[in-house]
Parts: sequence; structure tokens; C-alpha cells
Amino acid sequence: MPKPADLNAAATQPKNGKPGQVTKAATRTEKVHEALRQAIIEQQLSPGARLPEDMIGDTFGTSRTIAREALLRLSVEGLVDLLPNRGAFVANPSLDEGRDVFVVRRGLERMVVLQLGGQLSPAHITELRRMLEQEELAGARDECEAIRLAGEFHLRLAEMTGNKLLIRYLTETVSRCSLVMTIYGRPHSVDCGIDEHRQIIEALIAGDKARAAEMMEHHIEQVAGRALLETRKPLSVQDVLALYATAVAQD
Amino acid sequence: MPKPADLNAAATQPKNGKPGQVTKAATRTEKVHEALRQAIIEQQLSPGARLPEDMIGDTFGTSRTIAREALLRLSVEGLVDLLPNRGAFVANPSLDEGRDVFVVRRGLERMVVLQLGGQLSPAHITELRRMLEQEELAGARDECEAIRLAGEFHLRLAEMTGNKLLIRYLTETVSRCSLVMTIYGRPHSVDCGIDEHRQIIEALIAGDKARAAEMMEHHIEQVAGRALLETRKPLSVQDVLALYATAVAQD
DNA sequence: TATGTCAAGATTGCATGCAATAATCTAGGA
DNA sequence: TCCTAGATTATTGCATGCAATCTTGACATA
Repeated sequence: MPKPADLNAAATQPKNGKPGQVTKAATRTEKVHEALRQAIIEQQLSPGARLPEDMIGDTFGTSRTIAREALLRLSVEGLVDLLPNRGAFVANPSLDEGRDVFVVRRGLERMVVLQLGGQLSPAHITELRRMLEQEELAGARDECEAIRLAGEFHLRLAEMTGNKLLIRYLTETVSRCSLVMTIYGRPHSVDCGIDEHRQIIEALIAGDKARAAEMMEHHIEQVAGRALLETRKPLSVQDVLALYATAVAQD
Repeated sequence: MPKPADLNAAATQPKNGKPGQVTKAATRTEKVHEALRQAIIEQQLSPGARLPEDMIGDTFGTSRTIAREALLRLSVEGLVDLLPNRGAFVANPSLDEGRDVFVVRRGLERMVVLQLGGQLSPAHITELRRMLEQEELAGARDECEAIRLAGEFHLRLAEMTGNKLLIRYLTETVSRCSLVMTIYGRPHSVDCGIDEHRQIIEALIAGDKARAAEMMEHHIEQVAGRALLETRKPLSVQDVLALYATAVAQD
């Protein structure tokens, strides 16, 4: 084996290969980021609201630096719009943009099931079956919990592919879908049909990729339909005016 | 019409709806970000190399703040690995991770052509045909230019969908594919078959979505195959040693 | 009244300084 | 000689300050 001196010749590499995020919320930035993310998804912060760095820093007891970084991360996730020299705003996607997000999600979810079909380990299968049971239990009892579990299902499925990029994109997209649904969907509708979940899993276990893919696409289509078909939910005053504003400000 | 006072009741909205990036490289951060991105993709910075904030700041004549932000952006693009309290490194994806990136790209490109099939405007069609001509011209003459144009083709196709999220994801993924190819591909291979491009466009114009999708998937498969099948390209010293390091450092 | 100009205030863009953490080096003991 | 523990150095995490930019409101003018 070569002498250890060779180690120094090369650029020093991180030794523990890609630790990812083993620990949760190691740094303060992560905490603020996560908190803001939750607040936006749960609609505690209404779309279009301003997010001044100072305000965030004061609220969390940190400096603007932290707030800045968190906002930057959120902007790449699409939950925040960052306008140069203007500041940050909670994302306020239009209906068309919302549809676009669901289009991408449908495609990503399709990739997931295509990757997974016939590849599930026994451990995965039992886990999925257990999640399904929990969903059914919660479905009758706790609406909020049911929504959470339904989201979890899709994310867990993605994680099982082991494809980090796919996981990241799907996670992001699911977040954005949540935001879109808080704007345009009717409140507190259980958006995922549990039975559809079951059928998808059965197709996956059977190794029928094509069918699983088709069902998943149909499933997302359903969710999108429930969320987006009805534009009835009253747009807030600023939303309506924004439409006119965009038509005017073509500078 | 309601009194203007209502405007103030609502959260103030950005007036010019989503200007995106009309101006190029408005802020210094963007410039550094873009410069680093180019350097990485063109393999001026070798995978695994350390990227200290100080060094970047000194190089570009800015402070660490700028370098920090640029690195953060690059890390979400997957071109840089950011390890807490350790610093930034040029991403050094494993072969498996490289394959994963191509899997995602294949799916994304499929979405693009499915969106576009039969939806292309005459202006789009003429533009695509002209790009194709340029590709053919460059193919015989300038290898480097040919590669650039081939990449451009895929990106432009994505832009024509108008789906911002899809555009962002595909842009990112294409960048990552470039990185992967610099590591595992043979140097200066023209990775896109021009004829395949032509056939895809013809299918799109004909409105044959299914065929376009199939051809695009096949096309990406080809590119991935050329890039990834051969692991022969010698791994750099640090790459090899990293393998041993990961096996050892299980702390 | 409507419009254009300009000054005051607010907010971001960026630089720098200090503390905290990790990496490296050195010394002491088995 | 090898291994371990403490000290040293390098680098990041974070806070703060100043300048640049944008927004807002007042004021003058047509």
C-alpha cells in the first residue's frame, strides 16, 4: 500500500462518504428553514406575504444572515419568491403554474413506480402494507392525520428507490403541491384515495410496472383534478389585482 | 370598484409579476455562481476538489459572503457537496449516482416531449429546424461547439414547454449529466446523435407523442450508455483512496 | 386635479470581525 | 515503534455595520 503521504498530494476528501443529513437540523439555518417551510405549507403564512429578513431574524432570535440563507433555500424549493433588491415573498403560484407543478409531479411519481416495480424488498413490502393500514385507520378518524400519512406514503415510496435526485425533486414538488392546494383546493379534503394507494402497491408487488405507472399517473391526475378544477375558492384581493398588474407591467 | 385603500389591507405584492431573470447576472453573487458553475462543468475544477470560501472570495475579489451564497446555490444544483462545518467540495458523484441522474433526466425529457407533441408553434418549428442545421454544420467542423449546441437543443426544447419547474429541473439535471460525463465519459465525445434529434423533432411536429417520447428515452439511453458503460477512465488518486476511506471510516 | 421630482425612510447587498468547530501537528506513554 | 491526548492552526457559522437600492410620501408645477 502506498505511503500515507500520497493522501496529501490529492485534494483532501471528506472521509465519511456523503453523510447527507444524518442529524436533524444541525445548524440554526436549517431550523429556521424548516420552520418557515412548515409555516408556508400549513398556510400559516399566506401566499404573497412579505418576508423581510429583519422580521424573520427577530422572530427566531437570530441575525439576518440566517434568515437570508433560509430564504435562499426556500426560493430554490419554490416556496418563496426572491426578487433582487426587493425582498422575499411567500410564493403565490398562479393556477397555470399550479398545473405545471402537478404535471411534473405526475412524471416524477411515474419514475418512482417504474423504478420500484418488482424491486421491492420484503421489508419494504411489509412497511408499505403497514402504512396502508394506518392510512385506513386514520382515514375514518383524524382527517389531518390522514392527509399527513397520504403525503408520507408518496415520499416513502420515492425514498425506496434510493435515487437521491429523484427523492429531492419529488420532495420539493410535493411541498409545492401542498402550497398549490392550500391556495386553490378546498380546505381539508383528503386528497389521496387510499384505495388507489393500495392498488398501486399491489401492482408494484406483482412487478407490473406498466400498470403501476398508469395507476400512479391516474392517481395524481385525480388529486390534481380535485385540487385545481375548482377555481371557485375566492381569490384574495391582491390575487385578483395581481392579474391586472401582470397585464399592465410589461416593462 | 373598491377604494384603493383595499390595496394596503392586503400584503403588498410584487407588482411586476414574476420578472424571473430578465437581466443577466444582476448581482455579484450570480456572477460568481455562474462562473463556478461553468468551471465545474468544463472540468476546470476537478471533482472532489476543496472550495474554501476564502479562496473563492479572493479569486473573485469579493468577500466570503458572496462565495458562501454561490456555494449554497451550487449545492442545491448538485454540483457542489456542502458538508456542515467542513466546507464545500466539487461534487464527485459515484457511478451509481451518475446513473441515477440519467434516470431522472430520461424521465424529465420524456415529460418535455409529451408536453410538446403537436403543440409546437410554427415559430418553434422553424427555430428547431434551424438549430438542427447548425448542429449538422458544427458536427463536422467544431467538436466543442457541437457539444454545446447539442446541450442547447435539449434545454431549448424544455423552455418551449413554458413549464418553469420542468425547465429548472431539466437545466439542473443536464448540468449534472455534464459533470458525470466529465468524470466517467470519454473526453470530447459528441454525445448526442444529431439524427436522433431530427427524428424526435419530426415526431413532435407530426404530433406523435408516444413515438417522440419513446425516441427521446432511447436517445438519452444512448447518451447514458456512451457515457457510463465504460468505467475505464482512470479515477483520480483521491477517488481511489476515497473508496478505501469510506470503507474504513464508519464512525 | 393630475403629474413629475425629490427627499426621507426602509430594506437589501455586501464586507468584516469574532466565536465555534474540525483538521493537523506535537508530545508523551505503552 | 505505535497509539493516544492535548495544543495549534485553518476554516466555517454567525452577527453586525455600512453603502446601495427601492419604496413612500410630500411638494411643486402644469
